[in-house]
Amino acid sequence: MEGAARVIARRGVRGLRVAELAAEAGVSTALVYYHFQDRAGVLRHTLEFISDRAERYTSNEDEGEGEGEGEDDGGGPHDARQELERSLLLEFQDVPEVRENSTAWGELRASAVFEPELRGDLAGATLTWIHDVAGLLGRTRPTAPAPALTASAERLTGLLEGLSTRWLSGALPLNHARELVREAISIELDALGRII
Amino acid sequence: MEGAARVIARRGVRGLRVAELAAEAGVSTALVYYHFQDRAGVLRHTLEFISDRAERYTSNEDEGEGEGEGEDDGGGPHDARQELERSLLLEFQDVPEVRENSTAWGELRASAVFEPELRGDLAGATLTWIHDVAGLLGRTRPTAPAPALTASAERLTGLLEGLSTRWLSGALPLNHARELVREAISIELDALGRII
DNA sequence: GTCTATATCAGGATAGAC
DNA sequence: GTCTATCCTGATATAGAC
Repeated sequence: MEGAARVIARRGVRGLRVAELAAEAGVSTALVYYHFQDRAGVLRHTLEFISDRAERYTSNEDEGEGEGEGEDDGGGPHDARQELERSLLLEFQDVPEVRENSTAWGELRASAVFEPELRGDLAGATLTWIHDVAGLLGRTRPTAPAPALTASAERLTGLLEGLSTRWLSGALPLNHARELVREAISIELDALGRII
Repeated sequence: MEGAARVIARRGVRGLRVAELAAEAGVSTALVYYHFQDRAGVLRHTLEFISDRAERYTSNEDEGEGEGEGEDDGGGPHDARQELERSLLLEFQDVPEVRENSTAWGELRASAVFEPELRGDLAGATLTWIHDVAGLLGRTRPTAPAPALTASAERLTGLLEGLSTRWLSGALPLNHARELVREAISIELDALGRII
């Protein structure tokens, strides 16, 4: 699965060759078919693997890293905002694992336009993501109504997907992308603050 | 070219088969090669065709449709805002030509992640688009500094690309997408208004 | 479970007639 | 300019031994 994720990041979902994947994993193509039945099976499992991994690292991993500014779990609005930024900017790092996941995620999304079978997993993972982001937004703006939080989260995550593809296609430098995301967060929080 | 656009909308850039395109156009595959040299040539021309078409309909077509609220060319802030909305929401219509263009554009973007040759055209068209949107934003917020307008335009167009893919992949209903875009425009305009 | 062939086929590209 | 026929590569998938 890890090898498959690497190949997808390198060649895309539609550029994945069973032979290349087999080589990456250091096994024969026959073995790949033995385990996954066919190419589509490989894809199904890999994409599931990728959404799982994305969910895992989008959530928090390391909490006590020396930011040290408060103590209470759950954090105040200030911590929440930092975590929100951290969480969203996590997608924009030039680190192999992140790049891999972003690429694969973008591929998954793009492929789903033409292959309805892929849509199920994707929809689920997207909803979870939106829900998480809405939760973080809610922690900085406790009085904002839930629908507004969700809408904000949909816009922020949607923006992230758009900018991510631009970044990966070389149309947008990483730092500029990060800057745009930071501003977007500010703007959304301002807007949420002015509701009511 | 129109046939090619249809095929790309149906199968994706990477799903385009020369034979299918030929059938769509009612000619032989050999003729396709006669005119375009190879598959990549087909793609180049089609994508150029698509960006041209997108530019054409993203700009204004029908100006005097009965909105009638002012007379001066260039329009006041109010007209500009309407035009901004119209222009951005144009991407979200369930009309074959639009769907075709959005699909092809998304494909182009996604393919460029793996095929650097595609990046040139894409970058140019993107810059034009951002520039146009920044111009419209500037007409509603004449005092906003240019860099802020550009950043807003980058976020709005980036959001559009993200939401568009979600829409086309069945993850986001059309009306909801439109609503999110409308809100995003409001929020960006508010933010621009509060600068200085 | 894993490998080395190998069958099979799809799809890009060309030859050569008209 | 346009077609029919065909070549040929590269990729999926399977057979059968170990």
